[in-house]
Formats: sequence, structure tokens, C-alpha cells
Amino acid sequence: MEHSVATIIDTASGKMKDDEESNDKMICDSEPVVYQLVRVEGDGRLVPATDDEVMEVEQLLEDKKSELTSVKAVGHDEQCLSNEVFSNKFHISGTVQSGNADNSRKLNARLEEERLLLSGESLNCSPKCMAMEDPTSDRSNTSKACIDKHEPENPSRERAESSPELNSIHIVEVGTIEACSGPTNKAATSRSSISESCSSLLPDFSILRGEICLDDFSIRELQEAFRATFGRQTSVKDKLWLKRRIAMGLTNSCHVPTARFTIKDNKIILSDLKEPARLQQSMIEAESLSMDIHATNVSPRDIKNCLNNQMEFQQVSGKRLRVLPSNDDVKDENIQMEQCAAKRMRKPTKRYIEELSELETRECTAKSYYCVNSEQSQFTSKAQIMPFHDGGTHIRLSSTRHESLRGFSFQVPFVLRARRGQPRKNLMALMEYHPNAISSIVKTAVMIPVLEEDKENGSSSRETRSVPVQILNTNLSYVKIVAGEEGVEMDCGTLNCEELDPEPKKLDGIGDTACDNVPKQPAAKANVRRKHHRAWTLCEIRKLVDGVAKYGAGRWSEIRRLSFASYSYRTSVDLKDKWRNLLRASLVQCPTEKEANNYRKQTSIPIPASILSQVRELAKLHAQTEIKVSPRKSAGHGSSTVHREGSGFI
DNA sequence: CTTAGGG
DNA sequence: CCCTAAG
Repeated sequence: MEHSVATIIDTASGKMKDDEESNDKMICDSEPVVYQLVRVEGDGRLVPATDDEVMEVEQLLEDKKSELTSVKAVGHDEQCLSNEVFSNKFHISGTVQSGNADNSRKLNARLEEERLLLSGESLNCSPKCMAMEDPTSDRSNTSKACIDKHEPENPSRERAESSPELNSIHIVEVGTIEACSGPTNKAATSRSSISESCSSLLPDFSILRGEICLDDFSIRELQEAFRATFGRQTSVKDKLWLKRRIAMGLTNSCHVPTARFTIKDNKIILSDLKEPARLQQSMIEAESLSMDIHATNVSPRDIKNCLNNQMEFQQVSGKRLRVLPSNDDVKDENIQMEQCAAKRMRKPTKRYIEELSELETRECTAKSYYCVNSEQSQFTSKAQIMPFHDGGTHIRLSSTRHESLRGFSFQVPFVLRARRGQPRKNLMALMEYHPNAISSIVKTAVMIPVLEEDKENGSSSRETRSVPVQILNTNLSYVKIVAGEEGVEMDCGTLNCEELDPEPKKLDGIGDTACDNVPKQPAAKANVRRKHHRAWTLCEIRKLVDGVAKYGAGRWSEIRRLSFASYSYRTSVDLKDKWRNLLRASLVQCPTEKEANNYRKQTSIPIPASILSQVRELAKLHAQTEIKVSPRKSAGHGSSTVHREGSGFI
């Protein structure tokens, strides 16, 4: 069981109607928040943190305080960006005020309690379990009341009016404890009450309103969210399960890598949607309301005070809800869920994961990124941020995925997956291209949502990293990346799609000799390898043939290194496969006739006869050499292609 | 990690 | 291209 202790902070979002709204204003409007320290059990249940854990958290908080200052400084500049960057959709309310008088003020941020409500047949998490009541906390009652208020027993019931403050948006934000820069917190008094202890520790903790509502997600969306959250795929179709896991993942995500204690700060707000509408929405769609985390209260004042804090890492994901969801959608989802419920445990194949990943990459037109430090970000409703539209080959930089759902977009934490190559390098390379262009700076929060387990598993072929960079503007004005654990900071200037496009189409051209020997694409793009298909260009084929001629068939890694340095997307395996194909092609053609015929039935790229003949030559040659060296042995395990070829010709 | 092979 | 078994 993971003994992660997480604090969830929900922030109440003020309604942000206009971009102009000042941060403060927004904050003021926010609703109170309730926090609770919880531990996630192995089975996914949330269990109230024990006193010891609370203490631990407290310590962590103290340790982190020192780090805050740096963060603050950065945040300041960027504050203005938020509006531009998040152009239309979102505003991040989480703000950090650079040190000012407010810092000294104590925030009464109270971490009170987090309630998880499960709809009817919740599985592991029974309402009882989830309800964390802290007897000592005087607020518990209030919070509960609030919660109850928000959580209708009957999901279908419309509650929009009743709790305007709730945002249907689902957000996941994470803020590290650093956010609480408050003057200091004394060591924890040994308070049994979590909320009390937390509050004492985090005097100036800024809070915004946020919620995690997964109710509206379809199974697939939930799965994606799951993947984004945990960095791994799930085939589970059970909504409740997914919701629960996601909620937990979100809860824990921020602290996992670095500290045990993290605070999630939320703030994603739908500018357009009125809370009631959203609430309604969520309620309506909450056919299976498994878990809701609501923020409960924090006075506006407190929130305001809290702004001083910076969150080193913050992640926000928001989902926009339709004002009026169509029932059909809901039904469909339900049906789907029902149908699939049975197959929950099947482990997804890597391929499946990849494909899904790709899919989502395409889906998400934009990746938004927010900056932790930006004063405030607000998500506005309209335009979608559309960034790279490169059919599936774009670089995935975002830590937050932008999804479109029923015409609304939302974001979820996104784990960057670069199949081959090193993401970080990529980022660096990108940065190098635009070192100076600093039109606007957006500070992005870097999250490391990946679970520890994931880290360990790095060995597996795919690299899964939570890199965490997000680019927000469609125009990609500027991205400042702050790497999480490594503490790497990078800035990148203006980026445009072309630059980001890892693979210029021209490569696909035939007979592109010019490409030979010219590393056209910077290594940066190399990492972004397209998963499924990438046509081999003539020049690549030539290089391959050359490489085989030089180094010999079978020395794929060497060939790749030496001859395909500029085509990093070709792996040694790819070379091998291609060679195999070439051999086949050459064989097929050889007997019959060559040349002119080539062009006919070639499905893909017509391979020039010259190349085919070369291939044949090489094949023959290798076959001979192998046989020479050790006839038997080669026959036994020599590459089949060569062997076949050889036998045919010899 | 690299190769070889099957899918 | 993907995936995996084998060195």
C-alpha cells in the first residue's frame, strides 16, 4: 500500500466572467475549501491520515518553505500572461503573489476534510470509509454540511441552484506545499485534528476552489484520465473504479515523487459556465457518482491571503461541461459502461496503449499549460487552443492534456510519453532553438505525476515521463518549463508548429537525395517518433543499403548509429525490418525480372531496381561470408533473410 | 541493450 | 510496425 499522504485542497472558484477579473477579485469570490489529509491504501481507498502522518506532513511542509522564495520570484513576471496564454479557455486561478505584505498574513487555510462520496454501490470505498471525520475539528460539521449540500443523494437530481459555488469542472490541481509560504509554521503542535494541524502549518496557504468531478467522463475519458494520472493504461471499464482511482491519483500526484505531502490547489474555472449550470450538469450526468471531492470552505479573505503562496508544481485539469448535457450521451456512456464492465481486468497491450496515446494526442488539439506562478489563470470558454496540428506526430510536451468533450474542452494531467528518445533532451533542444525569444513567458508548472512505481519501470521500452511541460498558447508564445525533481528550468521562446513538427513532410518524398547526409531535423524532433507508420524514403533506403554494405547485415545498431544518426526515429529494429522487406522485395523481383516492372504493383514506394539489385548483392555477399566463416552456424542461426537469400543464390 | 523472428 | 524471446 502506498503510504502516500495527500492533502486535497479544493478551491472555490469564483465565477470568472471576464478575463479582466482581477485575481484578487476572483479569489475573493471563491468559496471556502476544505482539506483533509488522507492516505491512499493499496486498494485505492482513502483513509484518514493518522497523526503520525500528519506530523510527517508538517515536517515536510517546513522543509519546503525555504524553497518557496525562488518560486515566487519567477511567478511574478508571468502573471500577466495567464490571460493571453490561456486564451480562451482557462484561467488558472491559482496564483502566487510575490512577496508582499500579504505574505505575512496568515492564512487560515484550513485543511479540513475531504469528503468522498460514493454513489450507491461504491465498491471499496464505502461512504463510511471515505467520510473522514475528525472529531476534533470544529469545522467538520460545517464541512459536512457543505458537502452534503453539494452531494445529492440522488445523482440525477438537479442541484444547480442549491450550490452555485460548485463548479462542475473537474480539476486537478496540485500544488506543493511550497505554496504555503507563510511565515512560518511552527512545528506541528500535536493536534489530533488534521485540519487543525494543517492549518497551523499552512497559515498562508492559498486556496482556490476546485473540485474533482469525474462523473461526467465517459469510460474512455476516464481511462485516459487514468492513464494521464498514473502514466499507465488501464482497460478497466468500470466507471466507479476509474473515478476512484483517478481521483486518488490526482490527489496524490503532486507529492508522489518529491514529497509525501502535497497540497493540491485547484482552480480551474469555467468562465462561461455558471456554476449552477455546471453543477446541474454534473449532477445530471453523475449516473454513477462514485466520488467527489469538494472543497468546502475557506473564507475569501483567506484565499486572498493565500495567494502569496506559490505552488511549485501545479497541475490543473479542467473539464468543461456542457450546460445542458444530452441525455443520449449519458445513456451511451452508461451502456458502454455496462457492456464493458465485465472485462475490467484485461491488461492492455503496449500497442493498445500506444495507440490510445496517439489517439489522444490527436484529440487534444491543444495542450495548455499553466504556470504555477502566474497570478491567475482563468479558463475562458471559447476558443480552443489549437496548437500543433501535425497529424499525430507532434511533440508531446504537455503535462496536461487538453481534451474535447462534447464540444467542451477540458484538461487532464498528462503524462508525456515519448516512445523513443529522451524527452528531456527534446525539450532542451527545443529550447535551444528559441533561446531568446521571450515574447511572453508562461511559467509552466511541472508535475511529476508518475507514480513511483512507474519510475522503476523505466526499463520498459517506452519511456514514460512526466515531463511536464505544457505549452499553452496556440501561438505558443513562450514556455517556461520548470522541471520537477531535477529542478531543471528551461525557457523556450516562440515556437511555431513548423518548428515543432518533428517530421517535415518532405522527408517522405521519393528520391530525395538531398536529404542524404544532411541531418535535417534536429535531434529534438527525433524523439517524436511516429508510432505507426513512417514511410521509408529513398534516401533512407539507400542509407540502409549502404550501411549494410559497410557494416554488414545484422549490425543494425551500428548502422543506425553511424548511418542513421539523423533519422533518429529509425531504430535498429526498424532497420532490420526494412532490410528484411527489401530482401523480400528483391527476391521477388529478381527471379522474374527487374527494373521497369518495379513500379507496378509496389504498394508503397517503388523501390528502384538499382537498390534492389544492391540488396541482392549484399544479401548474396553476406550469405557467402557467413557461410565462409561458419557454414553450419550461419545456417543455424544466421538471419533468416540472409540465409534464405544465400541459399537461393549459392 | 541488441537481434532475430513472428505477427 | 509491433512485440517478444534470446543472447
